Amino acid sequence: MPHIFNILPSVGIVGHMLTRVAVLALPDLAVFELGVLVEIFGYEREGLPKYDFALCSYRKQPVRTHAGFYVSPEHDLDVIDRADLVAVAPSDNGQTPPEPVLEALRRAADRGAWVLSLCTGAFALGAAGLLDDRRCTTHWRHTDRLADLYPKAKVDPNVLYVADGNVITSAGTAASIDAGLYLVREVHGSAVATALARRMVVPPHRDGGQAQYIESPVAATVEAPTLQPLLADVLASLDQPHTVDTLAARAHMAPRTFARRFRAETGATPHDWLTNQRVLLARRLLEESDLGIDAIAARAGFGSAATLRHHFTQRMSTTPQAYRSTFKVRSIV
DNA sequence: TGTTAGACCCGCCAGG
DNA sequence: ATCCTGGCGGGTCTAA
Repeated sequence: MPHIFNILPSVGIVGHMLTRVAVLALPDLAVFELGVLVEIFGYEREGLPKYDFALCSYRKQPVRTHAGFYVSPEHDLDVIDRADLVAVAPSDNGQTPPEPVLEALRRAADRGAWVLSLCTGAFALGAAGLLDDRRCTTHWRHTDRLADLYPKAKVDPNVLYVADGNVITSAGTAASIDAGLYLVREVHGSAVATALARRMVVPPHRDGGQAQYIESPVAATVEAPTLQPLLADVLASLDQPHTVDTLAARAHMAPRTFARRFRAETGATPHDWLTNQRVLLARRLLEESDLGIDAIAARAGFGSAATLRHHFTQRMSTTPQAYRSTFKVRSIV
């Protein structure tokens, strides 16, 4: 499997294979989210990628779950240094993890490993400084506290999960599944993610890589107008040309204000976001359709196949054709 | 691969 | 005073 690259509105490119998974258990471990991680990464399933799954805790100490029973990890923090993915399961006791734990998380993020937090696991990332200047989220009951504790974190309470660079944070509980499947999809492509979702008996995927833009079930705060409806419209009409001026007009804002608000909300500039979404759509069409490159370029709103190739290779570090030959959906299930 | 018109982006700043 | 808005300049990027 070649390296494949995560593309993101806000940051750039993180390249990663994904085989070694370390799950960090902190006191008051949430069992459901741990179960989701085990379900996705902890089983060997015929025809699906095999992961090297390691549950770890500080000094291999047994960890009390919020349900009262204990789990006994077999690994110490050293597996974090060897992991391609470090997943932090929720911990509800509110304590800052010991410094060696924070250091291990920082080392993992610095060397480019995927770091995924579920629900209150985000607080450990915050304590480690990994959420500074990053878009992130946590369970809606805790977003205010997260933002207060870590003022540099750009907390978005209205998404199921956020990927910013190699750091992914999720709202937890059921959103853990969305975040996990998103990561699998980024790394292994939609065929694998779809097959895995079917095995788990959850909906195959939420439209492309864009589930992070689906609003969470939290009641929208009245005083916070949002660009979400406009973004949804744009996503549904990517084959059309869009400019900052036209989008700003539709949002009833001056272009300068629109651009600023756009960056605040999505972390990306309008044009960069648009190009990212066009590439995402092109990926889907490459994976799931038999359309030619010219047709895909037109559907995704690129002016020509050459333009598609330019942006695709820039963001994915591989050509559209090579991507298709690797990730084209075949009957795996 | 190189060129070029024009779109984009962002610091700056005045005004509400 | 503090925050948000939106026009301007010009360096940068895009698309043909």
